[in-house]
Amino acid sequence: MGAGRANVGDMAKGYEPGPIEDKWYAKWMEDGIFNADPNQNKPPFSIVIPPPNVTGSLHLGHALDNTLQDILCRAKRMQGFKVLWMPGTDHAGIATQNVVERSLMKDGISRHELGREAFVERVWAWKEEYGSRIIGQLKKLGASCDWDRERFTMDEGLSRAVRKVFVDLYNKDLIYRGKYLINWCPRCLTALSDLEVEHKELEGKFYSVLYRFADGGEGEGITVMTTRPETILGDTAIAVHPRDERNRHLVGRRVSVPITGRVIPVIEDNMVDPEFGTGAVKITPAHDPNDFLVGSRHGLESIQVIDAHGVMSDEAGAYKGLDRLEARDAIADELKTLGLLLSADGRKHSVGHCYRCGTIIEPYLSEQWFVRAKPLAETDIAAVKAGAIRFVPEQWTQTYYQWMENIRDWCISRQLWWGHRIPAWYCADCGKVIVSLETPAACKCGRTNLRQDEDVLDTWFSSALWPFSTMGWPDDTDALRAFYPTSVLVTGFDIIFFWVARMIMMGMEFMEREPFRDVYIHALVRDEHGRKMSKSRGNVIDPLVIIDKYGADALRLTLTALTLQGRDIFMSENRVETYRFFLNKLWNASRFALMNLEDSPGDIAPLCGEDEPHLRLHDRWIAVRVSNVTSEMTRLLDGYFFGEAARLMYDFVWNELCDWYLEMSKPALRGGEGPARKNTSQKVIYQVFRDVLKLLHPIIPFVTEELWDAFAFGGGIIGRGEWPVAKSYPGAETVEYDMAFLQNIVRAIRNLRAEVKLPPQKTAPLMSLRLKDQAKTALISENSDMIKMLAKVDELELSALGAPKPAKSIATVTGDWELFFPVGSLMDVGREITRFEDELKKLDAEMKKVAGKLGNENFIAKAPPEVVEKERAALAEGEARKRRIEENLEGLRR
RNA sequence: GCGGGCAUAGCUCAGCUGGCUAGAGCACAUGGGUCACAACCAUGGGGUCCGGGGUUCAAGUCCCUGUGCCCGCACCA
Repeated sequence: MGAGRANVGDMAKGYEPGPIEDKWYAKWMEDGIFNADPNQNKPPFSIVIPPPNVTGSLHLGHALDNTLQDILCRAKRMQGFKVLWMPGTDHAGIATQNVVERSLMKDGISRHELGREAFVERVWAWKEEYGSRIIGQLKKLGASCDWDRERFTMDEGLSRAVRKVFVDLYNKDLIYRGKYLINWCPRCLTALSDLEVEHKELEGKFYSVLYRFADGGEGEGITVMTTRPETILGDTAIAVHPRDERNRHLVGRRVSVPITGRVIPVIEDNMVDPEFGTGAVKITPAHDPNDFLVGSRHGLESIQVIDAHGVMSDEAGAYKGLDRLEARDAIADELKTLGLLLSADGRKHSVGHCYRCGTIIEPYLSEQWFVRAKPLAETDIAAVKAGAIRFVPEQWTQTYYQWMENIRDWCISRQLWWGHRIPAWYCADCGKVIVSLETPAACKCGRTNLRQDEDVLDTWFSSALWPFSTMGWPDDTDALRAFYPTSVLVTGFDIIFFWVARMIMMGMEFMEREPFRDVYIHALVRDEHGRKMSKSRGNVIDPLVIIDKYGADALRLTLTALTLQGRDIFMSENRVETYRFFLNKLWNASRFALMNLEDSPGDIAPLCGEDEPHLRLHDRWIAVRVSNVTSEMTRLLDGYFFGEAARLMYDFVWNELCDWYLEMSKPALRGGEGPARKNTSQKVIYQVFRDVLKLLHPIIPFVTEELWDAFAFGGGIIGRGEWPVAKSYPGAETVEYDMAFLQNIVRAIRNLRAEVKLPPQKTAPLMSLRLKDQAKTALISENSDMIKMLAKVDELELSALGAPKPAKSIATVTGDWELFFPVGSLMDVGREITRFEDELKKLDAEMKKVAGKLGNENFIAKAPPEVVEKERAALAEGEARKRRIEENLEGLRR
């Protein structure tokens, strides 16, 4: 490794990633190149990883997310930044608790049998054993995190940060506790925040139910509509809108609740939509969020008829013990027999489900802790408006504002055992609540009968602190000083609210600075048909399988190339193959280069210099191109244009470096142009590969490291190398223009060859090229050996435009040159005549367009002069071309 | 209801602040065992840029409108 030039023979089998990737990752770790040093005298660049769940296994979303972060970090390291990529994992409250519970269930043990302490111990044991699996998988992907700094949301330091934040917010009255109707998962037996509820459209029934008057007054009763008849048992009022002409007269009357017979009042409340249904609504404060508000406004009683398990409670009378959904049908049946069920029509409505286990959530009345979000959100909106934080792509800013502006209080308590326990204690004697950093010894009332709150905090509470808690906050650390605020956060849009918004919230509150300057939101990885990947669909592509089969570089390159701002990624194994071919191409091109480099040939500087006598057009050209690609690549990475960056390199390496430059270098490398040319050519190739490998390294680190080593470029690891510098070569534009001219001639010859179906290995005896421009004649004649080789021609005859053309020949004509291929009896002349006639027709149409444009006064007056000039030239050129085609036709007809 | 996105070749998509003959990859067709590479090379066919209006000298690009698809949030008695 690193000692000298590789044995080229070993490379002949093509690129095989497996052993190479493992070897280099180990070397990188050994050399500590990922380690961040806050005290280095360099500009900082930092990223915190979106901490994967400890229960997690690497999926394509992670692979994408971390590939992009890795690209940025590796590029920035080479660009001279001190880089911190902070890694770690999230304890993932519900998810982890569920996983461990399930594994206990296999042995027939429930967590309640174990008890809280023993259960939490089990979870820690599970975490120690399996929790680092995803870290190993990130390493396989090539992630260049500073692993020495790996953190866990429940490790000691982070737990301290969590406590401090909770206590401070409580003291500022930004955290409060209260009895509210919250989202409850009857399976997980915990409260959920609004975000943790997933709404799905379900087919339900819309029941019309008659509530008979119970006050002896006129009429039969009031009809109300409901999708949840089981909640009828908990009704404590009927409400109508105060200005509803249709129902106003009902206010103040009394009706009896079906089945229970409870007599309830008719009240008025603005919440009712008078247009909807009958305009009368049954009010169940204990089981519906809107009804809860109505209930508290009117001081209505709350009757809980459904318990925490989703089972009908004591209050449900005969229905006690029935599951809520079973009770729904049973109660509908009873209403029917009572003659109170007027109708039951099908109706689609959206129903909330637990985002973890999919159980239908239940609005449930209980005592919970909340973060008062509104006052915090104001600062956070201002931070984005002021430009301190920038979303990329920009459209996500809207999404962020919309949520922040309509934010509701965040329910942060969870009835789980795995997580950060809420630092609140209750005095059994005086009932006082004590919120404190340390476990209090006694209550203010002097007694010591204290009990800590049983609940833990929402997982997202601790992840909200991640950008500063991982760097040692609340202590004042070198890392915080050097690396906070972080440079960019890279994540998917699905956690903008869960995580991004809340990090901003906590960062602004506790660091008084934004946690990151840019938020790069990438797309979702879908299957090749654009469907979400899911286990149940069976369309999940496992990145680890892909890595095994094609290598991490192939996966990284594929994901990167498919990453376009604002577009989802449609992924298939087939696409990975395409990009794997590129790695092989790069491998073979390098192999070719190495075969032709004896020793380190040294540098030519500048590479495009005028004073280097042995540089030819294509040498200068590739130097110019490398330079332009360098500045383009730098710009694209800085702007998070990952897909464009990957494709820029792909196209450059394949279509320019391999297809043209290396081909054109062959005569020199084989010694046909003498020792000086050979040496010059070697030097150019050496330098070109050195820069190209560096530019590719952030995207495909493994193969470039291996090739770097094979070339023996020196300076150790490629990642330690400096990012190439774009140079401005004098005359660069001319070089590119000349090269394009030359390429066009070669392509034209190849086309003519194909036209007469000349087999590729056969050389064409003669091509006649007429050039308009003297300078071009010199250019072509200097490079005619090159052209002859690339296009397989024996003789290339040069003359000025207008020279007599050869008989029985086919031609390609442009304004600058005409190319003739005397074909004699090689081809079907009649067919060729038709081709020219077609071309003439096309040309006519085009010229009409241009002529029309030039005939337009407005165009002449208002368009920029260079555009008008261009059009004039095009017209002149077209006319010349037309004449030549006509002549050509004549020539063939003769 | 509020907000956002997308519509370009058979498929997946580029086309940036309007200005070259609208491009690429895959697929397809033809030819090729040429000494880096068949995981390759060369060449070719294929487009009413979703419909309709407008702005402009000029629209795939900007504006309006219609249609179709997708996503998020809220509501859903």
